[in-house]
Amino acid sequence: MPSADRRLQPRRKPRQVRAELTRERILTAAAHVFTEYGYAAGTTNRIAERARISIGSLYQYFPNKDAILAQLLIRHIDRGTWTEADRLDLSPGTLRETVQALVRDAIDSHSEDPQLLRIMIEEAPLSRDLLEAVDRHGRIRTAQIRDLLSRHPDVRVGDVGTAADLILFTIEMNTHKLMAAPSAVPVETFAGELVDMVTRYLRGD
Amino acid sequence: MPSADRRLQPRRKPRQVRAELTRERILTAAAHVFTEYGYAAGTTNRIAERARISIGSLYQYFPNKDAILAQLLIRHIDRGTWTEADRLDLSPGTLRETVQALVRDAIDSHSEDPQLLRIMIEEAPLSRDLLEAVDRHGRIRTAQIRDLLSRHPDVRVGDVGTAADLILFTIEMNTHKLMAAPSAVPVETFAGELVDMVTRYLRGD
DNA sequence: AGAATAGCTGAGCTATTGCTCACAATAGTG
DNA sequence: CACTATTGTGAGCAATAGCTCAGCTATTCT
Repeated sequence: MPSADRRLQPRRKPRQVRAELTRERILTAAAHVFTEYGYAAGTTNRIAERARISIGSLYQYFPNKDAILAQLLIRHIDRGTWTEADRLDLSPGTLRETVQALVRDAIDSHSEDPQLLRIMIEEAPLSRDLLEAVDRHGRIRTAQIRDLLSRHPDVRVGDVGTAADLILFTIEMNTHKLMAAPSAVPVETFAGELVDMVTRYLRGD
Repeated sequence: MPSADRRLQPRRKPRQVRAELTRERILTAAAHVFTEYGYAAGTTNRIAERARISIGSLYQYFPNKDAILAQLLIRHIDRGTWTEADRLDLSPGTLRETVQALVRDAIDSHSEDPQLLRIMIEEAPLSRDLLEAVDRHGRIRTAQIRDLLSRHPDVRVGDVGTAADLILFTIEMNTHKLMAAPSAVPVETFAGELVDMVTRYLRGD
């Protein structure tokens, strides 16, 4: 990474345990505050207040507000919440089962803190670097799914790349909606229909 | 409408032509500024500057910043850009043709100013009233599609309501993505796959 | 223990933004 | 032209936000 954005790097590295703890408190508080107030109204002072540390301490570990949210997003990605689909490669199974696993992963990824995820995705002023990281992650996932699709005997679809894009995005967005604002329809029902749609599409009639 | 939000109503009604013109300039400028800078960074002063009117004039026709974006959204809805699907009821045709029409409408609705639409949808701090208006509009559309689906002989799907929700949202979001950030895949190809997916789903195998 | 290092504090600086208001300019009216 | 109603102006106010820094406390080192 030659072009790591300086404005997202911490200005001081924690060397003592209590420092690491403070850093942790900041991130936890930020997650809560952003969830409750949104990004714009989630001020750094509010975060510090909630973390029960001074505003000065906050700025010793994060150079600016954006960096806090960036860190939260990075964590979310790194934690593999978006990457757990790797195991799909190992267990082919029915086409339907595969799609079900995809949807389940998406749901899992969103059940942790749907509100925060929404804010990170929709409200965050993502930096070049961060956008690229998210994008890179997306490309990797797409590539994985593309491979999976091209290997599966039941998949009959024009272009596997386009199909991978289409179904990943469709699953992601529908899940997102499902988790962010619980509708009248039960989750299982909606998820089932989603699986149906994607499966039928991939099977090509 | 008994509970029209006062904070979104103009404080002065234009009575002369030049006033109406000024109002128009403000809205046009706002659309440009919001598109270019986003909602938060699209300041009222910037809007006034771009409209070549003073900031004071701006606040004679719009009580606050939110009201400007609200007006833009209302216009977008009223213009029927989201409602042109009505004609679908009149021309049943093939299931595939119907879905194609739906996708086409969605694309049309987004081609005008995808960036601005994104901002209105994602960044705008929508008021209660406005949210309700958008929601009401959504429900009407869903109801229309539900009727359409239940009348169509080729549709074989568990619950028509869930299906209507699912396909409307899927079409909307995919189109949104398609228009907001042009991908490597040509629009027609992607749209075609989207139509395929929805059609196969509705046909139930 | 004393020095050095790391960590923490919070009043307040700087910058920005939404918005007001006293006044000026223009258009309509008789 | 004189008078009123409508429209336009822009310096600047009030509020708020991100962020700094001089000094304090806690921990580690020797």
